[in-house]
Amino acid sequence: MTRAESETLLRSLGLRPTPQRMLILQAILNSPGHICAEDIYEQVREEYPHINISTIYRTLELLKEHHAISVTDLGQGSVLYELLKEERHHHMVCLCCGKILEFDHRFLEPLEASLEEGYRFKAQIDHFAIFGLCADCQGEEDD
Amino acid sequence: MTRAESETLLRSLGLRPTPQRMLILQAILNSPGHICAEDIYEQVREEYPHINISTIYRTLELLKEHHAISVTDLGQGSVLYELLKEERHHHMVCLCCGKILEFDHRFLEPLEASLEEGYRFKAQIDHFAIFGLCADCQGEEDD
DNA sequence: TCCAATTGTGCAATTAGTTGCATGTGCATA
DNA sequence: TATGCACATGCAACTAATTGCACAATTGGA
Repeated sequence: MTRAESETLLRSLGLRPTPQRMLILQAILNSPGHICAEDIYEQVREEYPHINISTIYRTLELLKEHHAISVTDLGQGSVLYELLKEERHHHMVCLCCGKILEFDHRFLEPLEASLEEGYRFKAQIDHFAIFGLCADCQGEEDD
Repeated sequence: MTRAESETLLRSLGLRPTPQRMLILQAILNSPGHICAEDIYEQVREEYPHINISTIYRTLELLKEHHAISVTDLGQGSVLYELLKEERHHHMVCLCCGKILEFDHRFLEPLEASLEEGYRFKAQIDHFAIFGLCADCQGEEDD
């Protein structure tokens, strides 16, 4: 993600494109898949050493509220962030071997539809992490 | 939940029924609905003042691993715990007014089935919190 | 009943994340 | 281009939760 692209994205969300925010966005995009706050912090600091970790967290919170990023706790001690694309996906985490699999958002559409029909509740599911046992581990005893 | 019942529950999970653990379990059950770690701590301390907060967290972690309790982050700053019953339920949290609604576990069964069919992944969904907009708030603009 | 092995606890230090407040910056308006 | 206001940031203090380690309690087996 270029500087110009991150500026455009921020403006489209109604957020001020400050240097800190642009660097944070770029760190998220330049990482393959998920990235944690501490890693964003390290990356941004290389170009902007004065940045404070609370700015990272506040920016991530803002981006989350605007559904620009997904926020996921895969049970690894710190939370992971990812840019939300058109093609949303979610994760299955194996409790036994730790493997992480992806599934497409359309698996959740029936659930969204039934909650809307049953309760008139409009779910905003940016990202789910579902824990369980993968195919390989279902025979195993160490759960 | 009586002392004897909590002892039985702990033994059935293969856990030692220590006084601390029995009091923690009783605090969870005696609370209507969800309870947070700090409130469990306060309650247990009345009968067992020497207890340490880390014992609370370690016991909760154990009970979670044994699927005896559910662990939920409703976005209130601290995580909530609840005894798992046969009739599992989940929550919808309105991002606009904060209202919390319940839905029955059977809404999730099609999802579990499709993940199993599609990926041979056996989901263990003890508790979900789904965020979105309730019926009353869907017209509002303050998201 | 006693004892060793195992498991659990308290304590203190640590980590991830949050908040209040004073200061600094970006942007619309003139 | 200047100016004021709203918004953003850094800093320091704080909270919720976790961890390593030494000591304590519980259990099964002699």
